[in-house]
Amino acid sequence: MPHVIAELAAERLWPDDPAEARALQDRLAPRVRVEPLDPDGVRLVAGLDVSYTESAVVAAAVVLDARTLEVVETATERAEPAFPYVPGLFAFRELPPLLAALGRLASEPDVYVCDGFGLAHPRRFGLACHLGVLLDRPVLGAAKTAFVGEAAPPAPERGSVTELRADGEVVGRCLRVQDGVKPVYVSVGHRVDLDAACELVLRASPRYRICEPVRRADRLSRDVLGR
DNA sequence: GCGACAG
DNA sequence: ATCTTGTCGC
Repeated sequence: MPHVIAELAAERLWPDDPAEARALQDRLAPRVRVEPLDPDGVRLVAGLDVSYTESAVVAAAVVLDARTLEVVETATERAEPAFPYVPGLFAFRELPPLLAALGRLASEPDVYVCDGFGLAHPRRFGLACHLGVLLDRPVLGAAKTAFVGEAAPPAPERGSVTELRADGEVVGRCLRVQDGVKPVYVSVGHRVDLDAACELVLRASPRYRICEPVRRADRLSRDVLGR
């Protein structure tokens, strides 16, 4: 058993099956904290992503200077898939390799950006929340498609937003980061609020739909996977 | 019961 | 996520 999973299991933070996984999410969800975070105080932003094959998974963490968006440091982890992909249980597939990669970073990012959701989740505990609670660090989620809830399309200008609502509550925002380009979905993971999360994603997306930290992590994980 | 369903 | 060619556009 991989070290990261053994450590989580020792803390009763690793499920044996989907039913246990859902129960664990319900147990950890109350630990999520939504709080203000000053975007101007963020110096280092880490982008996270994972690429797959049938038999291998590669996680990548890329730390960028939040102001210049230059790469400061990178780390990767190659592993065997430890959990199947089940919508809503995404974190159990990506968390182990991500935690291992993050453990190799020398720097301490001020905020982490996940390719997925935080509170915009059936049990309000997506990957960004899960990672945030385990690290007790600011984490936010930026996804390419919606998973739960509905959002009206934002105005065509960069910076426009609409609320992403599910079960009558605001669980995130649909954010247009480029003029006339399909929007992305931002949600809080931990120790950040929606305003800061959207501002950080906007600042980290000077050119493309996918913010630079995640784009870099996506490319790196793909390269290491070897294709 | 049926369809939808982050990556 | 991944499987996949050409093609339109800056």
